[in-house]
Amino acid sequence: MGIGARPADARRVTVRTVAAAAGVSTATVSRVMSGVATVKPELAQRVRQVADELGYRPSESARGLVRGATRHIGALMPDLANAYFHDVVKGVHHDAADAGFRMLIADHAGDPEDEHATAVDLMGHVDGLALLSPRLDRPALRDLARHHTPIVLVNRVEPGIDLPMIGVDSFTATLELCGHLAKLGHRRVAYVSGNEAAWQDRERWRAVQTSQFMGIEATRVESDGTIETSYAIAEQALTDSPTAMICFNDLAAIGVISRLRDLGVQVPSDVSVTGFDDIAIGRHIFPSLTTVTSPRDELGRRAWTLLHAALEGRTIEDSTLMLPAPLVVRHSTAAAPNNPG
Amino acid sequence: MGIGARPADARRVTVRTVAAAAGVSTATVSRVMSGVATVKPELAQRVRQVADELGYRPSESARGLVRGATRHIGALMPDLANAYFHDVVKGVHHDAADAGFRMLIADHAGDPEDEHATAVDLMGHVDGLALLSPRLDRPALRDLARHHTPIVLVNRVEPGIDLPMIGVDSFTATLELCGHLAKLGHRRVAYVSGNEAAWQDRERWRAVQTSQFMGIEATRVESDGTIETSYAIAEQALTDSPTAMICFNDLAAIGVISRLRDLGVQVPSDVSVTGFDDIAIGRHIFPSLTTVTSPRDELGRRAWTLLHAALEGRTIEDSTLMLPAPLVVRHSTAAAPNNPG
DNA sequence: GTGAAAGCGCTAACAT
DNA sequence: ATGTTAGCGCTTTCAC
Repeated sequence: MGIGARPADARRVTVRTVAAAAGVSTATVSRVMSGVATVKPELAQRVRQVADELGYRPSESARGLVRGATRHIGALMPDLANAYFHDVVKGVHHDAADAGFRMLIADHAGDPEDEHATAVDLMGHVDGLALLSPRLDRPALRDLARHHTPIVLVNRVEPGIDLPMIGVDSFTATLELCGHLAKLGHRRVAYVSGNEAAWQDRERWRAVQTSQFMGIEATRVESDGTIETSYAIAEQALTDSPTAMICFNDLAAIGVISRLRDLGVQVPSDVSVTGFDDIAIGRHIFPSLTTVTSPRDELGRRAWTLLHAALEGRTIEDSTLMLPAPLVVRHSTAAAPNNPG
Repeated sequence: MGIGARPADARRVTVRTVAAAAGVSTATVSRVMSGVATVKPELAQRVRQVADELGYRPSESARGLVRGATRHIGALMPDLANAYFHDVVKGVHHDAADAGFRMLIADHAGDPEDEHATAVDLMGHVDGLALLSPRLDRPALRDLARHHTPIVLVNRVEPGIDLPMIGVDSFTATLELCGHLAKLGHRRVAYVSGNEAAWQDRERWRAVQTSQFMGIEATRVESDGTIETSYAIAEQALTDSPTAMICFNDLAAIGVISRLRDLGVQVPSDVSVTGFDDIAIGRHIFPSLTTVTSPRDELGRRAWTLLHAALEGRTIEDSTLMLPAPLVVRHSTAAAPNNPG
C-alpha cells in the first residue's frame, strides 16, 4: 500500500557521496554539517541542499569515534512506572538539552541483577551518567566509580563512595512527618516500607524508629514502594492496631488507602495514612494525601550541574548535596481516634 | 574524601593497549571481547583478565561504525509522565532485550516542535525506532518514513503512511463505552478531549459523535489528557448539564473526578465519569474507574515483532495491526439521575 | 575559503 | 588458533 516507496538505496549515503554530488571535498561537507562558519554561504547552501536531497545524515557512530565524545548523557532509571523518577529526569533533561546534550534513558526491565550490567553498558554509549538506581549496592557503586565515565548519583547519598551525589533529606522530613502525627495524638504507627535495599527506605525507617522520643512506637511492614504490593500487605499492617500508617512513598500510600477502603476502614478518621514524594496525583485522590514534597525538579537540575562539571573536568567544592523536603499536610491524616479500650 | 582515587589514565585504553599488555594481536582481543569461539580458552582467559585490570571497555562508537549497526533500538515517548506509555515500552523492551537489543528512550521534553527533530536525531543512534508519538502530523511522518532507519508506529494507525503500525481500536471500544452509558439512561454527555492532534483523540471523539444513534448527544470540551488541565476545565464541562463525562484517558478522568468532588458533585450518582487505558491506579482511586483496557503489553510486543522483522529486512504480510480493547465497568458509572426538570 | 590526508577504535577478511 | 591489514564515516590539522 506504499505510495512511491523507493527501496532504500543499496549504498549508504556518506560524506563522500554528498561531496561528489556537490562537487566539493568531504572536508567542506563536514564543515557545513557541523555548522563551522568558514564556508562561503552560497557554497554551504548548495551543499545543504544536495545533502537534503540525498537524505544524508552524518553517522553518529563515526562522529562519536573521531570526537571521542557523544554529547549524550545517560540516565539509568530503576522503575519506569514511578512518576517520581520522571520528574527528576525531566529536570536533568531540560538543562542538559540547553547545554547541547541528548539524553538516553535506560531501564533495566525490572531485573535488579541487570542493573549493574546495564549501567556499564550504558556508560559505553554516553559521556556521562546519572544514576537513579537506589538499589545498587556499594561494591557495585565502587566498581562503577572506577570507570572513566563521569557519574553522578541521584536521589541517594552514600558516604564513602567517590562520586558526586545528591539526595533529599528523607530523615529530617520523616521526622517532621512523625512530629505531625505525634501532635495529632498518634502513638502506634506502622511503617509500610520500600525496598529494603534502597537508601531512601533506610533513611525513612531510621527516622521513624528515632521518633520513639516523641512517643511513637513503630512496626515495620515489608513492601516495595508499589501500589500493588502495598495493597496486598495493608491488612497485615493492621495487626498491631496502628492509628497511622507511614508509607514509603505516595504509590504505597495509594495502595494502602485502597485496601483500607475495601476493608471498611475509614481514612483518616480510623487510620491516618501518609505518603512521600508528593507526586501529582496525590492531591487528586480521595482523601488527598498528606505527604512530603521532594524537590524533584531541583534534584534533577542540581544533578546536571554536578554532572556537567564532571564532564568538563571541573572539580566542584562540595559535591555531596542534600536537599530539604517540606511536609505538606492534606486530608489523609487527622487526629488519632480515641482509644476504644 | 576520595579513597585511593586514581586520576583517570591520560590515554584511553584501546584494543591496542590490551593487545600489547597481553602480548597478543588486536584481532585476538577483539575476538575475546566479542565472544567469538575461535580463541583458545586459556588465552581468552588471560586477555579477559588483562582487559579487566586495565578497565578496558570497547568503544561503542567504533563498534557501531565498523558493524554498521548498533544493536540498539530507540523509543520516542511523547510524555514521560503518562504511565500508559511505560507499559507499552516495557513490552517492546522485554522482547527486544531477548533478541539482544538495548533500548534507548528519548523524551522530547514536552516540546512538540522538537518531536520531529528528536526522532531524526534518535534515528542516527539506533538501528530501528518505535514511534509512540501521537501528535506528529502526517507530513512529518512521511518525512520520517523516507529515512533508511526502520520505524514502527505504535499506538496509532494512520492510513496512507508507508510504515508498519499498530494501534488499539479506540473507535469500537468507545462505541461500546457509549452503549454502556446509554443503557444506564444517559443522554447528554460531555467528551473531555485529549490533544486534538492525537490520532486516539480523533478516533474516540468520532465514536462519541457516532453514538448519536443510541440517543447520546455529546459536547466536546477541550483538554489534553493530563490531570491538571482536565481538573481545570471540568467545571466548564458541566455547562450543558451532562449526566456523564467521557474522558479521553484515565488521567483526564482522575482530574475531572477530583474537580467534581471539590464542586460537591457526586460521582457517579450525579455524574458518571469514564476513562480510557486502564492504568494501574484506576482501580485504586475512589470511585474506581470505569474504563477501557488497552492491551499495552501486547501492543509493545507486537510492535517489537513488526520492528524486528523490519530490522532483518523481512516483509510482513499485514503490517497494520489493530488490537481490540475491552470495556471494564467499575464504580465511576451508574444510572443517570432522574431528570430534575 | 577549500582540499588532501591522517587517523579515531574497532572488526572482518585474508593469511599463516 | 592467531596475526596482519584494510577500511567503517567522520573530523581535523595542515597545506594551498
